[in-house]
Order: sequence, then structure tokens, then C-alpha cells
Amino acid sequence: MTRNLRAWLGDGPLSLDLVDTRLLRGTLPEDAQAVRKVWRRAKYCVIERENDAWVLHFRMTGKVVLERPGGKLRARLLTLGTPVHFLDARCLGELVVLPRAELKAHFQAKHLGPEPFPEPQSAAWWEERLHGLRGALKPALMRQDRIAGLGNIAASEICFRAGVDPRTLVPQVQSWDRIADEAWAFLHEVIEQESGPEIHYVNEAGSSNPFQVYGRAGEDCPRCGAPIQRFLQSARSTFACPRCQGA
DNA sequence: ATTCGTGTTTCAAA
DNA sequence: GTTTGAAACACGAA
Repeated sequence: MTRNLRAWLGDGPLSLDLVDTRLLRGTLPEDAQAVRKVWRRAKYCVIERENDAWVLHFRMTGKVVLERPGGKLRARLLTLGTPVHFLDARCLGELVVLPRAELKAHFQAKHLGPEPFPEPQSAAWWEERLHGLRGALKPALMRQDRIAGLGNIAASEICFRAGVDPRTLVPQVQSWDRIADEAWAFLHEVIEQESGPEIHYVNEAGSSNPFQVYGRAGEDCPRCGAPIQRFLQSARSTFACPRCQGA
């Protein structure tokens, strides 16, 4: 979505047409300031204009699209060209407007860990990032203050691809090398997969499930055919293969 | 007809 | 310091 926004917004004047006021945190931005830069940090997308910055988060169901919205429209991003629609069925997403000068402090306050992508990281790096945690691996992978940007789906998929039981306690994890490789591979693949004009979420009507285990409880494991299990970890659904992952 | 569950984060409390 | 649970929200499915 950050790539799309960068292309769609260009570097001309940008204005906000706020449809649902709950989306906005902070005061209404000035009209028509030029876009300087569009970038991503963890799951936040940042649009820097001349004097301010818009920090977007899509939470569970938010997305930006170009085409006429089929979903709940919460805001429009207006450029000289085609408007960009911020859709969000549940409206848990947010658009934070703040002076550009406050951007650094804004992110520092979030205590986000380093990025696992696009630069690949080593086995030692993954182990070090989760060092000191005593709980299960999968919730640990989702700790944004340790490693930024992995969510519930990524955590399940990475554990599966690495052949590790998501309930393995972090101190007991052996295959950091597999985790390092498969985490990068998953992120790379899913970003390529989702590239295009619109993100399609798994639960939306008519969308297919591109994942190997997520959302596939009861289906056959793509590697060994055993039925995929679903269980809860920290109140989030985990999907795993009982045979491939010893789960 | 209620309850559940949901690509997330934050805050309080155990 | 680490881990868990609830809340913000809307809505289809169980």
C-alpha cells in the first residue's frame, strides 16, 4: 500500500477529504501542500508534505484503493489526479496528522524494533532480537518492540515454513536459521503476491486464501497432508501442522 | 437471537 | 520485566 500511495500521490499538492471524523487524530491538515516523501515503518505508512506528516495505520480492515470503493469510505486523499480512497470496514484504522518536526519523536515514543525487511537478517539477529523473552515463539514474533512489522498471519506462516511449533518457548528455539530464511521469504512472497491496485484481505467476500496454514483449520497440510490445527495463543488464532511442526 | 471471531495496538493489571 | 486481557469498531457466521 505504501508503494501504491507513492505512485498514486506523486509529488504534487495533496489535500484531505475526511468522510469519517473518527479516522483523524490531530487537527485537520491544511489543503494542498506538496508531497515530499512516502515511506513505511513497521505497519505505519507515512506521507510527508511540506510542513506536516500524515501517519496512516490500517489496523485489521483498512486499505487504500484507487478504484470506486465497494467498502466503507472513511477519507479521500485528493491530488491533481485520481483521488485515493481510504476504506475501512471496522474503522479501527487511523490517520494521524502532526508537524513534520514531531515525526521523529512520534515514532520514538512507539518503541518499535528494527525491520526484518527488505534487508534480510541473520539467524543471530533473530535470536538476539527475541533474547530474554521466555514465552512462546509465535507471540514473541509479533512483539513490535522487538521486531517491527510482523502480525498474526506472518507469525503463523513463518513458524510453519520454518517447521517450528509456534508454542516452543523462545529459549528452547533451535532453528533460528530456518526462521531467518523463511521470514524473509514469506515477506518477499506475500508482498509480491499482494502487489497490484488493491489489497485483498482473507476474510473479505470472494477473496481467496493465499496462505499455507493461516485460516486453514481442518484442511490438509500442503507438505504432509495432516489436518491443520487451530488454537489460541495470547487470544490470537494460531494455525499449525501437527506433524511438520510437531504441534 | 446472542455470541464469536476478526491481516492491530495500547493500556492496565496479573 | 514479562505476559495476559480488554477495549476501540462493525458485521458475517455460528
